[in-house]
Amino acid sequence: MSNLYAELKERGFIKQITVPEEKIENILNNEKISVYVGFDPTKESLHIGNLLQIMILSHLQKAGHRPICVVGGATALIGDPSGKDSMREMLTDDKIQENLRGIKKQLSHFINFNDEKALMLNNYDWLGNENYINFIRKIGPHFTVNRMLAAECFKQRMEKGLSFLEFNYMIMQAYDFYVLSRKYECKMEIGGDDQWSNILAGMELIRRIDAKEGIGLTTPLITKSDGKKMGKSESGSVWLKSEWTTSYEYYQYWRNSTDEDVLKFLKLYTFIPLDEINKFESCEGVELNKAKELLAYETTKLMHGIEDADKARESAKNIFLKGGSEGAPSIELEKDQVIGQLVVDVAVSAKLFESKGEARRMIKQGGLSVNDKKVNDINATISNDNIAKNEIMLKKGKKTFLLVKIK
RNA sequence: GGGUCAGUGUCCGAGUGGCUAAAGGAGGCAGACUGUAAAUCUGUUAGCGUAUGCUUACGGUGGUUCGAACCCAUCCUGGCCCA
Repeated sequence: MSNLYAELKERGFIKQITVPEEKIENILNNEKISVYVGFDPTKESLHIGNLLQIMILSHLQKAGHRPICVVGGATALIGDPSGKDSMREMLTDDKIQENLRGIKKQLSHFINFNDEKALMLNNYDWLGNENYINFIRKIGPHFTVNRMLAAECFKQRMEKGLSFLEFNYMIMQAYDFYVLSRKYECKMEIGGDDQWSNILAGMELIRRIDAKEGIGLTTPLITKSDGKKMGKSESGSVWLKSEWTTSYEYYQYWRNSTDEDVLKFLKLYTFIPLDEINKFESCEGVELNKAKELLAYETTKLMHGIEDADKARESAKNIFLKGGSEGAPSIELEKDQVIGQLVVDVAVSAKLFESKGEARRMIKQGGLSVNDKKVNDINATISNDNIAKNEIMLKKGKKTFLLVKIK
């Protein structure tokens, strides 16, 4: 077997580990273990921020290890306070169940759940019916509040206030690891670096109760070179769910990565061999656009499949290079919603803007075009002359295109 | 439970009876420059409207006042101190 650990490390997946490198290297390269990652079912879709964990699991699975995806149905009822500065909304049970299904579907794009090659579990199954007294008697003695409070992840909240409810999150997550260790021989927990304290807590519990050693590994918290969090775009989060973020948008998100990020992202978010990625090392400036296209294409392919990736790439070429309309995001409007109407109104009904004020502002600043002609007048209307083939191309700024099809 | 301080626009944060749709910063968006990049500079950033106009908005609700984000009452949420 090749050196999996070295590969993961070189790709940039590893931030901290709880055991010496040689040891984890040895285990990953020579044993087959079960590895767990927790996902929050707060929404019915995961987003790009979760992708890193998904990718590392996928790498591990390919190397013969068994991923255990735990969706925190129970812990979501509490809310992880790590790194947050306020308590979050609590969810209803039904909503969480619904989210679980969506999440599994998305994970299946990257992880093979057939024949128990990977497991999908809901921690509600073991935490949901746990009796408080039993739980606290079993787990409580193994934690001291002093130590917990010293944990980095609570620091911020020590200033702003941390409810007892949230304080329990760490214990519950630790318990998860413990349960998985017992029931499924799960040996390792992976999480973002903000999960470090929680992972340590789990290991400690396993050691104290079962005298076994768990392993913890954290992935770096990926920020874009501009310091922004991953997965945020102008229109909000970039979701894995295609209804929320279309494959075209998904492609564009990656395509618009900055120069500094491309190689890093190629390593983390695609399976392209390292030596191939490294060929781009010498690229500068415009040349990097090739790498960006590759990144966009590969990531889209992984998530949405080859067909959608092809389409997204074609659309992008067509729109950005040829100024065509084929494949652009589109919306249908009734004829009388368009013809003779103010450009402002049409743009709003097409949902290109949220308000007329915004649309007007954009026109005033010269940021809106109809069929590639800049609109200069706030009072401009759409006439028959504007319409070719029953469609109009609206362009906001340089990168947002919307094709209005007339019914 | 007692004392005390606080809750402002996407976020942080000023304002403490009319000049406040609310300083400043961050973030967002756009324009110029470019490579669907970054940096920089400029503009813009509640809704409706051609409008110096109207509506909604400073935790909730009531009140005082010609007039309240700002004063009073009460409730909710949170910090700190005391128990």
